[in-house]
Amino acid sequence: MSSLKPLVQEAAPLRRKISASLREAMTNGSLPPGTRLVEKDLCQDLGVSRTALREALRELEAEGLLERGTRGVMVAGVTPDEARNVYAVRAALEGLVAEQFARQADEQDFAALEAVVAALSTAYRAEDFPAILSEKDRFYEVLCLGARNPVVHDLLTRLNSKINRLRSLSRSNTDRGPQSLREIEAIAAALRTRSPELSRAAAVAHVERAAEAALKFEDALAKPDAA
Amino acid sequence: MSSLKPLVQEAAPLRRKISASLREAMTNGSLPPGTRLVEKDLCQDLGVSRTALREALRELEAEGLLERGTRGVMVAGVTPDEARNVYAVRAALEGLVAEQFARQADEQDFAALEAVVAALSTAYRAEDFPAILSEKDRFYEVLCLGARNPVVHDLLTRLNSKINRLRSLSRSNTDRGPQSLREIEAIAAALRTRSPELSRAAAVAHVERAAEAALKFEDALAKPDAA
DNA sequence: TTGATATTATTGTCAGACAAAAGGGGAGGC
DNA sequence: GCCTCCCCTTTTGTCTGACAATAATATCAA
Repeated sequence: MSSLKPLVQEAAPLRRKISASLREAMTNGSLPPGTRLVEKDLCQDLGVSRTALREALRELEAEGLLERGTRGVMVAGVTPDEARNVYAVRAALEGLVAEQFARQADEQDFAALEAVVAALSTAYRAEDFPAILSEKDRFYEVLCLGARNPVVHDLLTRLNSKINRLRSLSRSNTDRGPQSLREIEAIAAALRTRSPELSRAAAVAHVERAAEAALKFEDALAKPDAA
Repeated sequence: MSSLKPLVQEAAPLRRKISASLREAMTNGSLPPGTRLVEKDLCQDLGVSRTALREALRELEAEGLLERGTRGVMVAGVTPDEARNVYAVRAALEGLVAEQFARQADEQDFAALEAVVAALSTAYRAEDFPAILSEKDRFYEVLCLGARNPVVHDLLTRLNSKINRLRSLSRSNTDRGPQSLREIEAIAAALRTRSPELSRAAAVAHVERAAEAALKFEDALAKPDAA
């Protein structure tokens, strides 16, 4: 009886769908940073009551995706400084889970790792950006699973949602796809050696390169007056 | 005109007071892990409407302090594994900000550091546990401020709120007050040398010792059947 | 005791209401 | 013309009451 599927029931409360919808709109750019969210308008657009909408807003606010203005909430932006810090934190956290994975993962975890790296490889080659992002998230999920560290997974998810827009923008505007894929394969290779030090180094290196690309891109975005 | 006080206005929305009250109840033990939160009861106890209460619940839920049961929410507990991971993450994050502080702090930041270390020293000597906890939080705030890294401050606050109960329990039941104070002074001393490596090491060491104490204590809590 | 069924309790959502505060805009003063 | 003050509108924060859906519980039958 150990091979029964978890049987996930999809009883998503309405507010969860609302927050998911808003999150999506924020990352895909239809709700750019600084946009004021007016409850009545959103209610009409989404066809829901203010009660449910406001609960969704509280969730997003607690996640840091919205910030309070003088009146109500607005879409939170990411300053270059903030982005830099987010990447620094990601480096620290991903280094940690890589280390833990190297120490604690079993064969099943490694199998999952192979699978997701393969999927990523396919997505990269197809230049399917949405797929790349979601497979990347899956990659971190597998990593944290093998590291037996759901705490980090939670934090990474939160951090990534903050810089998701930046991620997708920089990904489609820079050309480091193959580079990125190679780095990820390097992480997987390091993990297979079971060396905590090598694994950590590979993970940190990957984040640092990604940070470099994304920040260069954002700097260009932040000061278009320099043109 | 640079020395005007910020004049923090206390326009706390009701839901914020509610979530603060519940948080407090959770850390001080009057709402132990596993407790089911029944909306109607809470409304009566707090004297607020369900609307406001539910928004507060969504905030706490997003913070990870509450988890969904089959029906409604319950107070989230912290398993020993989870606690271990939280401490591992704290070590990584506090090491990072210590490094950043050593690199980027100015005289003002160092002055604030001295001040909070002095306050901590007083609190420790007086064995004033609530004061210790709040000064400790302040210590991290100063650290992150000097490190120019509000992102980490946010994450640390979140993590700490999860293990706050554990922190206060283990603090009043173990006897590592003087030890802890010495470690903190060691961090401050390392920061003064401006050496990123020394600072990181001191910060990491402190978290690791705290983890050791807290986890030993929690293990004892988790299996009282072994007696 | 077990199994099926009725009852109750509780959540998720809605609609409508209101005070309070923020914002905007125009009238009047300079 | 520009600034200030006041009024009006908009928007939020909160409350009340309602309802369907469903989980928990009690009730009854076999």
